[in-house]
Amino acid sequence: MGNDQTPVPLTPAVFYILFALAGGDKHGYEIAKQVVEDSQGRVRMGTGTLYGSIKRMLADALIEETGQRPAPDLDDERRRYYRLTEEGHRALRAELARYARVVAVARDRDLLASA
Amino acid sequence: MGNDQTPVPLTPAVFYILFALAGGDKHGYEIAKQVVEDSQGRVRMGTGTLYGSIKRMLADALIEETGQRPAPDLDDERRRYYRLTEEGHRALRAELARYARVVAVARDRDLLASA
DNA sequence: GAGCATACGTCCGTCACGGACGTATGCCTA
DNA sequence: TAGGCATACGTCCGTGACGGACGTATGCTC
Repeated sequence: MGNDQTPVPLTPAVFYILFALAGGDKHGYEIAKQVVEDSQGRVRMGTGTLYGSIKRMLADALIEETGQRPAPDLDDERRRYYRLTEEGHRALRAELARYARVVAVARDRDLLASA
Repeated sequence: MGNDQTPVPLTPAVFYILFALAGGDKHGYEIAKQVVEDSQGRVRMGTGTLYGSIKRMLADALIEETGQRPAPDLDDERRRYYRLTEEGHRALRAELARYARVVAVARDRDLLASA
């Protein structure tokens, strides 16, 4: 679909991963759980989507792996932690702006059921 | 990505087409122009995406072709007009609810720049 | 010891995307 | 009057996202 730099709209997978990480650094499996929560269970990412998206987002520099880990007694050495890059923040803000605009237009056109 | 009946999230193309048709019946080319407008020029659908999506949406009964056409002097016989089905309305409402929820959570987390 | 949650990942079939291309009409302008 | 652009439909096909199956491993609970 049309765009400029980081394509807009983002794919839902990329968007939800950025969204999850905006709330703090997380490892892969934790991101997946956060997405289920943020979407009220409506969105469940397959592992292929999750790890495939992470790989692409690392390549696109939307996220980066952190060296910081929790205290060893709370940690699990298998985990890999990620954080948003500045570019990732920018992409998320742009996408959220698109979402907000859609919702605003929908309100204008009386397409929204709830308050 | 995870789902129930009509997959949630919708693809952006399907979403924007539903959104455009919620404002009234339109023909293909008109939908494309509406999407550019609704997205403030940020989203431009290729013809493959547009007509491919329409075909899939007809098959999924999200939209249907209408027999009603404008007055002959305002019409163009090449056009094919579409309208939302009840199922299409439902899918659009569900997706808009998801959008609205994301925006609300984003506000809570102070991720939104604007007011 | 079976089963599930946690945690990483690959593999590969399916399908959406989107630009190139094709066809056609009508209008405007150089 | 030929060229170019907007309008309007569509197909074709390469690229790439998606997502479940599968694989590996640890630790807990029943």
